[in-house]
Amino acid sequence: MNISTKFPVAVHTLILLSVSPPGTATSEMIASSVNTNPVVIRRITGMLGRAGLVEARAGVAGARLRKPLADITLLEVYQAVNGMGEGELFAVHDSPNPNCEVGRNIQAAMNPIFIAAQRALEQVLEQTTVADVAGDISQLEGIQLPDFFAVTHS
Amino acid sequence: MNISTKFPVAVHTLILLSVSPPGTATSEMIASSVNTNPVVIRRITGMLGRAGLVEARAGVAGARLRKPLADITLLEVYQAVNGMGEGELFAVHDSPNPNCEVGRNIQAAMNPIFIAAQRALEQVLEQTTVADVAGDISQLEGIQLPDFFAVTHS
DNA sequence: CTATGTGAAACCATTCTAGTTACACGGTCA
DNA sequence: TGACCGTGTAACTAGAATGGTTTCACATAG
Repeated sequence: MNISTKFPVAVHTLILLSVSPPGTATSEMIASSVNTNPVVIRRITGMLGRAGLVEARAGVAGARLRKPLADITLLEVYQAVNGMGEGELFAVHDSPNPNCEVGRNIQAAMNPIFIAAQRALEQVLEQTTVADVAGDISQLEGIQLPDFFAVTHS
Repeated sequence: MNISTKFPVAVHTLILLSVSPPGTATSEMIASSVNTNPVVIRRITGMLGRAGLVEARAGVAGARLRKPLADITLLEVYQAVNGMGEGELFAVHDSPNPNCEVGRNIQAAMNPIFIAAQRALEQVLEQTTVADVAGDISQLEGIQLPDFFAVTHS
């Protein structure tokens, strides 16, 4: 299977938070841009909040960024919503036969590779910030960042 | 979620095929080492067969390797059983709002990162062969490779 | 011809994802 | 204060994927 959409949705959300006037980016407004349900967005902002990336107080509209986008790497976002321990990206078949030389060692033999592969993936994510993604979007639009405030959410 | 156990099971299977006398490594015997059902093993050898890594004729016991383990990278095994196109490791949230500057560009902006991250993971897998894993196992056992034939499957 | 083992289909329990409804509670503002 | 929003959270749902299991047709070896 593939890695859940929570990751791109979280990035999408962070960018909207950064370009929206304070108090504007409600979960409902973000949901209309992402094309999903407001509760899905709140679940994600909740995870981003527990990771210290945003601050959302119950009752007050719209979450606030706790860091500028340039200080948030994609890895932080990925880990906030996907929470994977070291090497846990890959599943292992449990309880292989301990009476077999291969069975009793296969996990120990493959584990370093799982860790290295996962780390390689994470290092790529670490080298890009959410601000880079936002910059790419503004380039794709051929507009300046301030114009982002003219967001239409029908 | 994490990447399915089919990958480590496939590696496990290939190693058993290589260390077992011809006609010995039936799906049932492999299943007893992996600790699963023989049909699960046959599904995997089927995928390995379609990828050209093994040859299994219906009716004759045990699949045969079509290449030495040293010529099979972990990436080949991974792709044989996990079949992911470029960038497909990451899921995207579909149909974001085209009326929003962020929504209509988020996918294009994130796609290169998805591709780069997946490729980084795959490159790690490409640098290791199944023979390397088998070698690690024999090191862990502190034995020589020929002794692998003394496999006990109770 | 019989034993055995593979390939494949069908079915099931479990788990995860994402969507949805519902509701209590915090804040804001009239 | 009290009405109104919006958040946080729980609970439920549909759908998909994984891994296990049974069953059976068929190929092959002896």
